[in-house]
Amino acid sequence: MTELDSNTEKLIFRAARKIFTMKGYDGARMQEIADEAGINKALLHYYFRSKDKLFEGVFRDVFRTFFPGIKSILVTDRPIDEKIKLLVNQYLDILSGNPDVAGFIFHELRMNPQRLAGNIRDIVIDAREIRQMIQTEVEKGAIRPVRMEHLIANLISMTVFPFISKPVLMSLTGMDEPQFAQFIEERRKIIPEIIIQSIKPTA
Amino acid sequence: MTELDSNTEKLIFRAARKIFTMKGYDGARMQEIADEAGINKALLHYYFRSKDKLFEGVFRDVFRTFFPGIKSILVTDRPIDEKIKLLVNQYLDILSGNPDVAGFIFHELRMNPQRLAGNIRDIVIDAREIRQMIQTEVEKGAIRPVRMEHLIANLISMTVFPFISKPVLMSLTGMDEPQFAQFIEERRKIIPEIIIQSIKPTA
DNA sequence: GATTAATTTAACCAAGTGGTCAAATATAAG
DNA sequence: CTTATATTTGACCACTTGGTTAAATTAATC
Repeated sequence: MTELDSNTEKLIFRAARKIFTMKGYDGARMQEIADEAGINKALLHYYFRSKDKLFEGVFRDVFRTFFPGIKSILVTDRPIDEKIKLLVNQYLDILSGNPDVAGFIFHELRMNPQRLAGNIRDIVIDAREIRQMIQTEVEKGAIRPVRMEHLIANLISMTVFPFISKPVLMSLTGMDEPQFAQFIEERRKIIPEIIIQSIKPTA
Repeated sequence: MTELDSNTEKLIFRAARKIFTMKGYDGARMQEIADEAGINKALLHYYFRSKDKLFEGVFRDVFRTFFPGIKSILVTDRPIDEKIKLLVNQYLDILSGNPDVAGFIFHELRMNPQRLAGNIRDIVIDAREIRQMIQTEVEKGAIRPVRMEHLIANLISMTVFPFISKPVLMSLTGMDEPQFAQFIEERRKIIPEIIIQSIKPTA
């Protein structure tokens, strides 16, 4: 009753996810979702009681898509360089396949920051764990002392933001769609290089 | 008739800017803008004909706020390190004073990418100019050969994205509001360091 | 001060919105 | 096959939305 459910329900949900991520909560219309799913509008309310309920489910789903198993990567005992590469590549994979989710997530979170509270539990990596990991690496002499906040901010920024600013970036640089894809591929190398360089022990 | 205009017009415009940047086009209500301005709803339509027209004006205004005199910085003959520092600091100033504009701009641009065409003229830095500048610096041996796209992406990402992801970042790291402000202040040093390091000639 | 024009308002409207409901159809159980 | 149950639909509703209009008020002009 919660996992697979009826075919129709999945159909509706997928349509809702598409419309909501494209247009946002305020811009999405129940009628449009129904049309996209090829069913009657009343059926939306039969399966999901209200626009809010439907959106809540979609947001949860997209949120999980966007924050993948970060913990499982960070928690391994691979060298930190490798962790960074894995993280960047995993994010670029997700975002390449779902170019709208980043803009969607951050917009809806800005409209409604308290939504974070209900969803953060699922994926949150305890900040203390990361601080601990950095501390250990510093003591090993593997990296220089850095504030976790900046390390995270830099890594996520360089990885995610190009998707959010895609139209501006393309227009500004004159890239077309395939060139943008190529550009993202290049970033798989570039971002880890820069991040790793930025935390290398001072020579 | 276009610059100063009546007091009421400015009052309305400021209210509209506030509501639109907070809630986005779809989430904003003409009634709410009228309330914010302390005037009748019909008066909105007296000064600005429609929601679209009003929004267009606001968007233009915010857009100019967001893309400041990039060109005037890049075009000087100061050393590139200094240009980068100036650019980062200018952006952080703007964003600290207008924390909502980044999220607003990129959301509306994603909803309506063709809006870019009408506004880019005002501020666009010709990509060729930047490429030329990089080329010159490379020939001087001041920097290593880098793709302009990545340099721009990295710089803008690290500067702007923290504001867009502010709620997530705060929740994830446990920062409060003053700590976030402090965090941004630190980035004035950190971002230029990383960017400059990333373009330094290979030793 | 009278008259004309600009500004502001209350009341109103048509279209669109999320949501409901009773009837119709398909599916499952006996 | 019949009955009960789950699914799907068309018609409908109350409310909100952007927008209009005619009247009222204020400001400008003579």
